[in-house]
Amino acid sequence: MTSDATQPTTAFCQHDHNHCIDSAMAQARHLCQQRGVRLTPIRQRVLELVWQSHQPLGAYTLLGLLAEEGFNSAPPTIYRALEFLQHEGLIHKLASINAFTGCCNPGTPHEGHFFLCLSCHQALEIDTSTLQHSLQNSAGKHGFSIAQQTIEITGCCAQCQSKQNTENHG
Amino acid sequence: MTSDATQPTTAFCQHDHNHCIDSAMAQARHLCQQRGVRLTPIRQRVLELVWQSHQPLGAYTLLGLLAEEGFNSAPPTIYRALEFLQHEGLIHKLASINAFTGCCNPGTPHEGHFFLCLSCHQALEIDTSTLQHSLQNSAGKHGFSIAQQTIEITGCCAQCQSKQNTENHG
DNA sequence: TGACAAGGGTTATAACGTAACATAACATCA
DNA sequence: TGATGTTATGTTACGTTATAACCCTTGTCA
Ligand SMILES: [Zn+2]
Ligand SMILES: [Zn+2]
Ligand SMILES: [Zn+2]
Ligand SMILES: [Zn+2]
Repeated sequence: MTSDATQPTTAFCQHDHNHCIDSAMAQARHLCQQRGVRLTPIRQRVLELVWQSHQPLGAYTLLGLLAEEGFNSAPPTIYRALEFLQHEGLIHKLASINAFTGCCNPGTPHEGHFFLCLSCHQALEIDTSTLQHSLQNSAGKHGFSIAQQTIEITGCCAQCQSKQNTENHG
Repeated sequence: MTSDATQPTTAFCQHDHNHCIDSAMAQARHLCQQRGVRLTPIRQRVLELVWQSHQPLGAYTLLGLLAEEGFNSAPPTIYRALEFLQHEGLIHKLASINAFTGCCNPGTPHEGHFFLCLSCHQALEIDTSTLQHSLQNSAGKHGFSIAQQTIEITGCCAQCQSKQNTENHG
């Protein structure tokens, strides 16, 4: 048997992405039911589309995908769905690239902080708990009260680096 | 005499902002001359307009101000100037609010990291050197090679907090 | 003085996002 | 059931942010 349990389920790693999708959709259904909010067909489909890979997608890209499937394709449709999903903590917006990506841990409310690979365009949601201390420290020095954090680090992921090395030296 | 030397010259503090402007323009002229690039009238005026306060301004706001002064007012005018100023490290773009602000230390190339006050809309460029260790640590764990960092922390500055307290309790 | 590059003018369009109002679907209760 | 209020969606129009493409002027220099 394959040891699925040991596979990472994140960006920048080979993994069973269907597991990401299934897990995300199951959590979404569960959370929405628990909160008494409606994961309508449009909202559910948008969430699935966002989760189609770990590459964040723009609102109009998503809108185009919706349109292909016969859904309404006016801008408010997608922005309303995205607003709902963001509000429920099921997706994050990446301000630096105007795109949206699924949240890996929607159960606990939090802001998304990311590594973004410029080569494969995937986003990895990272844990910034060790940053938070120095950030709060800096805020304290200035008497600044933190509300929201946009932390988006671009660069090149390990996979893409090794690919590039292979190309150059092989 | 007043002790100007002890005054902070940053956002979120009362200070002689003319000093900010004069210093920024002097540095800009110096750096451009040193590098053999041209701080043309449009570019210079855009930089002055960006520096008119510590509140970041949008491209079209700046374009409107240019237009009022008889400059050309088509979008490429402002985007070209902003691109030049960014490239020379004289301004930073704030991705989370699509706005531009002057760089406080253009001599040493760096990325801008900011506290943004939601109340007075000023931006304070902060030192994130203490963050960098944990960020590089996190990147190292994932084999991620960092290229560029978008770090924009919104909240409420000390001045605005004390104003709000005065309003509520006074 | 002709090649060339940099800067800027002009027009058009792409990309991203929202306001405002009408209608449909759903829930609730007399 | 039917009235009523709420939530979700449809629809049109517009606002905001950013870039592509083309051309002309100006300065530089062999
Ligand atoms: Zn996955
Ligand atoms: Zn990659
Ligand atoms: Zn100042
Ligand atoms: Zn403030």
